[in-house]
Amino acid sequence: MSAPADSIEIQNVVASTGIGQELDLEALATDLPGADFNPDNFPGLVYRTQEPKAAALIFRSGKIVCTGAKSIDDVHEALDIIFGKLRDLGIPVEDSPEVTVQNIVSSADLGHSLNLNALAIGLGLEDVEYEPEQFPGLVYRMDNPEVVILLFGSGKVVITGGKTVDDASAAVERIVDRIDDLGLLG
Amino acid sequence: RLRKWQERIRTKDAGERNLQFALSEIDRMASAIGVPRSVREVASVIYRRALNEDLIRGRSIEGVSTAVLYAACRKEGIPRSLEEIAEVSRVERKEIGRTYRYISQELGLEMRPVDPKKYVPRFSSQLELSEEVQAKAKEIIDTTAEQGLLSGKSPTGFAAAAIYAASLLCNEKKTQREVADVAQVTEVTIRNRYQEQIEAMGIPT
DNA sequence: GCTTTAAAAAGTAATAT
DNA sequence: ATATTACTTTATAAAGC
Repeated sequence: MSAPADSIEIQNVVASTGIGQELDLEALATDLPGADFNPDNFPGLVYRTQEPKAAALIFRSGKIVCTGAKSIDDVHEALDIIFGKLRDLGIPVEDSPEVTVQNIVSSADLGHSLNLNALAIGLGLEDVEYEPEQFPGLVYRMDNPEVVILLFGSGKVVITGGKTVDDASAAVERIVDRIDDLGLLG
Repeated sequence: RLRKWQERIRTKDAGERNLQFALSEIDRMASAIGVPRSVREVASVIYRRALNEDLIRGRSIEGVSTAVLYAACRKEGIPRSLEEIAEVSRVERKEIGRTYRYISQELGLEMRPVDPKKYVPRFSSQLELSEEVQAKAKEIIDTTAEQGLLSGKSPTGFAAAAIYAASLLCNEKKTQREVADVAQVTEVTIRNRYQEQIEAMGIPT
């Protein structure tokens, strides 16, 4: 039996870290090939890694945000590449700065089509935002785990706001149970 | 003590001016889209609640007025699309939608999704279509919605496709362009929804 | 609030062929 | 008439306006 939880795929991991060191982003922008820095638009310098594919926002304070990675391991790999580049430029970076996962975006397939109109009523209008004129997904804010789930008519879902891989699994199991209890699992 | 009092008066005055301007804006837009007095009354009640709960801070009065009018139309069962509302507002569609969702969530308006059938009479009369076509369009909407075809789809596009299909079935054909214009959707959207609806109704093409 | 970055879902829209 | 591209929504950190 393929449980919906087994269909979960991590799509994006956002994490933050910092090298306890101030940076000269102007200098970094010229010394780091491929770096994008437009201080008029945004205070962070953008640097992309190819393998694993990810994008890092590097700030003057030395704090770094890594986005786009497909797993927590990829976050660490991408950041290690960046730490290496900085060391190559003579910037002191400690061996393994603390990395905090801030958000994990996952997708999954419940395996049944969904009647979103019925679901909006069933899940409770107060916890649901369903405005198909503006967006085709039903937005459901779950309390435990504290995540936001986007439900689509196809039965595909997106889970975001969680900080651990288990949050997504727990959320999928809970939403499937709730929909099933409502008798709305197509 | 005196300062607190003055501040209270200042806040009250600001609130009154805020409310007065908002109500006149709601009135102006309500007239422009031609909705009954009951909608303006519902809108003013929602606006006062938003003001009391301090939801206006950081948002334009115009934006909140428009969003509240949009909500009031829906609550009264005579919905206007965001596109139609945006036409008489100086706030853009995206901002109206955002503000509406915010106000709706914060005030717990518990709005039900818009029923596409609500658009049938107005769109049909603009197209000068008969009662027979309207009844057929509503039938198509009910039948296909029950089969789950409505999930995630825009109510205006769904209604437009049903009206187009019904006009064909009742020999009062309107072109996709004509229907698209009154519903303010594209011909592509009508085409896509129409195909699904016809198939679900079991009507051979 | 906004600015930027990434990714999925599915609908709609604008533009190209 | 169809194909492509782009935008809508969710969350999240970062520094500054």
